[in-house]
Amino acid sequence: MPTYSDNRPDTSEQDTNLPPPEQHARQYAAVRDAHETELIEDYVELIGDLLDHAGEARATDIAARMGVRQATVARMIRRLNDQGLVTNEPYRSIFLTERGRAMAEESRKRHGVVLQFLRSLGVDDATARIDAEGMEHHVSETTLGIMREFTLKQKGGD
Amino acid sequence: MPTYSDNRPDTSEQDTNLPPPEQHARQYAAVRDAHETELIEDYVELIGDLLDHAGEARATDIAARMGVRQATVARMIRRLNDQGLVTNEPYRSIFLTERGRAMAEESRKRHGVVLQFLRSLGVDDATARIDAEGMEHHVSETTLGIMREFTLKQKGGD
DNA sequence: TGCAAAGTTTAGCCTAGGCTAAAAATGTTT
DNA sequence: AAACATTTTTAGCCTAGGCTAAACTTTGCA
Repeated sequence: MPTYSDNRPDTSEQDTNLPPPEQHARQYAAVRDAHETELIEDYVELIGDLLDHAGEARATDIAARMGVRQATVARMIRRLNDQGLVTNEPYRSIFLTERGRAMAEESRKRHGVVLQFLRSLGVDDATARIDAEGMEHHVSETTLGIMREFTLKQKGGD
Repeated sequence: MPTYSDNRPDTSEQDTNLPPPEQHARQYAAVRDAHETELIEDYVELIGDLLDHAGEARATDIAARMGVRQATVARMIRRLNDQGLVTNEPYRSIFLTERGRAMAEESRKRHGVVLQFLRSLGVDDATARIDAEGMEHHVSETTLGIMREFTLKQKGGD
């Protein structure tokens, strides 16, 4: 457990200092870690959404929604299969394993929290959707909880 | 036997939760675009910070702070040079071009806004730093403006 | 029923961004 | 000044994630 220097929001101007090198490195490492899992999560989340809303997840639809070619999707599906996140048989549509379903649900929730938070901050819908898509994978549990709470308060206070 | 096309989605109202495919694709494309530039921006921002705080930006220090090997840094520096963002001579330390300086300043500001915003939301410093590092590149100008305003209000209201 | 269209997969290319190992240049110490 | 240490660069390997082209399977329609 790292020792957190301070828990108060620091709104002073003392922000011109760099963190110590090791902490700095850990920050970037965290970002790289997020990047490794984020495409996987996006695919799994999208497959879950397609299964829920369309009843099936087809490579064509995934490709159209991800904005990539089918060949790219095909290889990613193989990877998801290798990782035990989806099941698929050649030329048939794709299903989530139990683990895949869990990941999809997790992603869906996280995505929802960030999106709602941005909206409740006053960000317009189209912008909120784009930003949420990118931010989603870089928001810690801690921050996610604070966002959730904030959104609820806003909703109640309106 | 489940066939391919029995369960065609009823597009009339079922996909109200999903954006239309083209918009969906644009969201992911925006994330991919951000990923392309974000490492570049991180390096440039870090080099700027090192120049400001240490007077020079050396590959060793960049490597230590990025948490990668020097070989990785060396190749990235060549790329930054190719893109006209830094100047460097063999075995000498690195400097920003005018364009590089502008990008560093831009990144520094953006980073600061996100970090301060998270702190003013009540996120602890260590977490805020990590999250800000990841979120920074996925926050639109629109949202950035709203974050800036929010932080100011919080500061005043305290 | 058979054939064309649509969907899926495979093969192979490219770039980015990690890595290690080793060579080359610079800096330091005795 | 020579030897050693540090820093920087280069070469080459690996994986991820885009792409195109082409082969193959399934579906739908005349």
